[in-house]
Amino acid sequence: MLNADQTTELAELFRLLGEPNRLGIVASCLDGPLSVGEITTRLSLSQSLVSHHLRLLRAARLLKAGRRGKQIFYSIPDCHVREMLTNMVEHLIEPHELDDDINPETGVTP
Amino acid sequence: MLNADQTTELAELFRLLGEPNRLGIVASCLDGPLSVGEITTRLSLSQSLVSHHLRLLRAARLLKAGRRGKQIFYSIPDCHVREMLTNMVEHLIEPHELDDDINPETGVTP
DNA sequence: TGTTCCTATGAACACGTATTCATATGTCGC
DNA sequence: GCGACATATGAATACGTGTTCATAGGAACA
Repeated sequence: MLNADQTTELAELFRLLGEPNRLGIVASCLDGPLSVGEITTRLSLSQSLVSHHLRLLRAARLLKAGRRGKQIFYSIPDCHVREMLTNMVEHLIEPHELDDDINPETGVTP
Repeated sequence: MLNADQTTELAELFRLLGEPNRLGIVASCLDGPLSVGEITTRLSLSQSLVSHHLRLLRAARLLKAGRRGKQIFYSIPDCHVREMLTNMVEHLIEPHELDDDINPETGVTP
């Protein structure tokens, strides 16, 4: 199905998106390129924190950076990432199916 | 785009999949229901570790449990999760686009 | 050049969590 | 019932990492 390396690689992507602030940063960039300042104010985070997160997202190619004047704009690098994210968002928004509950005692469906 | 709660909820899913062993467990269940023992041997993990991870995955509805005889089988609960994962896997396997490198000095594309 | 604006970086801390060990719970066959 | 098998659980630990504070780098403009 998926070898160990691929699993680790994919998990690394998930891990980066698994932090709410970081996911928020990436999600906000889905609309279009955003400067660090804009991200900072939109998400009400400290500039330093945003910058640290951007560094990781950049390194993982989940975001790309480009300077325009004094500011630096971050955006989704390619359609792969964009589709991945929009897919996930759609799946989140779609209503969940209702299936058997799990017995909290045994951890097993009766 | 995505409000704070939705972001947190989605991030929680990503976080769970962001651990290689946990992702491996879920991925191995894509083929079909697997008992705890099978997962343990396939991934060469300790039984305790697998069980701990299964607990989290169960709680997050990323996996569902069902007993058959002495053993307990885990499987993908619905098509949402399955599609999500297969999408991600496909995106990972597809060849990556080649775009501008980032200047390691400035962290900016030249 | 000096100043201001915008972003990046490094150190330090606090906190969560993945893993292990030991033990408990539960199920089937005798 | 008792044994063996399969899974779950709890405590303890070691490690990573998200956040903050302070500071540095770089670009535009007087």
